[in-house]
Amino acid sequence: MSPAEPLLILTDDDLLAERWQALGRSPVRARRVDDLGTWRATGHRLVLVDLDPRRPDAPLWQHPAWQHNVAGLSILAASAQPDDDEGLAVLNAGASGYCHTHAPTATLRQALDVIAGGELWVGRALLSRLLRLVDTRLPRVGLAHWSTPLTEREREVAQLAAIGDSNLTIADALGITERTVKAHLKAVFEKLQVADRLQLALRVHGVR
Amino acid sequence: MSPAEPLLILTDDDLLAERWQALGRSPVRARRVDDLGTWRATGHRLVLVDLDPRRPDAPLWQHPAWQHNVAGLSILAASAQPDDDEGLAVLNAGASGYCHTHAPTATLRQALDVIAGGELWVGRALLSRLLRLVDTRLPRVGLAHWSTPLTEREREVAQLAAIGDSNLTIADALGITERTVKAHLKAVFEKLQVADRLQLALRVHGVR
DNA sequence: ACGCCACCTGTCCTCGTGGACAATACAAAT
DNA sequence: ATTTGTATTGTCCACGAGGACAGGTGGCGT
Repeated sequence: MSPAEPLLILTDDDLLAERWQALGRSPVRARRVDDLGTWRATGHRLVLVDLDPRRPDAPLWQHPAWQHNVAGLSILAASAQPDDDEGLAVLNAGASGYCHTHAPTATLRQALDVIAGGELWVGRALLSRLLRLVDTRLPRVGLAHWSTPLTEREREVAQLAAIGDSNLTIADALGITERTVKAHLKAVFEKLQVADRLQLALRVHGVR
Repeated sequence: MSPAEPLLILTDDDLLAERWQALGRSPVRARRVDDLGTWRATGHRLVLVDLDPRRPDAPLWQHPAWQHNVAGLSILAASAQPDDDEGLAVLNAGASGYCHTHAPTATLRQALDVIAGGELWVGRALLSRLLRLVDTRLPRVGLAHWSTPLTEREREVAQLAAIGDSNLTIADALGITERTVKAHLKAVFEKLQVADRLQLALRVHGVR
């Protein structure tokens, strides 16, 4: 059940590195942040990184090597003393997940699975706090929603098309024919005054 | 790889119910929110619920049956038209996860695994927004820009492609051949790990 | 000099997209 | 009863996108 992706373990703690060996099929060990670039070049995109180096200078995520390589990587950051603010900082620095250094192996493996799939992983505590924080301040005004002129069915089709689903995928999802999807999309394009599904996606996601 | 927990599927959409059958070992189907109490009594604690009933009255999470049973359950809420605010609302109402109704089976299964383990599951889009909302006070250091791993030329091409320009249009704009545009885009797709220009557009414009 | 890399170009080929003609069934409104 | 709107499906066709091969240039560092 390990992630199919080759895993890069980044820590200068030998004990920790040994613990983490069990998480990947053939995990690779690195000691310094500078190694990120090297291993990315070899196709390693899944990284488990220890945020508590033995000789702490600056936060790891402010290191140039981090910032140069973070875009192409899925990084799960682990801290021995997880702290909400640290978590927010590292996630905002491009990490895909934040967890406890000594979290159960099963949990770590699951987190790696999740971020390998392009999602984000945040522990229950931090996530709860996030939810509470934003709960109080929701803009939520009745602005002209993109879907107002659309029918129910057209909305469904548009929603799926806007996240990149193909016509056939949408058809299967809704239990209709690809031809029907096209018909709905044609109507959507006209009503929203867009030329193709890319423009539709931008409109739906509020770009521009 | 299915969750060990017995899964309760709650939807009045027959097609959807059929699709979701594959998610659990021996999934049980329910149609109305009121059934939550009944099935909880039988030991079902893992629930996948469709937030879009055919006869929409009030939001599902405001139903008495929901509020009476939510405490003992791990609920993954799915919406056909995922909306950040809806997600926040349902999570604050006690759900453990929020996702797209027609998300890939693998994703749904993963989400169920996560919430079965007591964690919370939130999709990348919503989570990103949460992070952005609370980071207004954070230093906002060198953030991970989508263009970091790209070369200068690739950035230009990607930028134009992301707003919907055709390859030929991009070529004319940059004074190069359409073939060259394709070459740059191919490199961009690989580096950013996206399949096509629509996914590229979403990435560039900070969606998901 | 050699290798690496960014940049540029060429030709097939397959496939999804979207437009242009259609048509049918069913509901609610007039 | 007729009209209007929504949802559904059909075929044909032109075009762009993106992959799979291929190549050639110039700069820059060892």
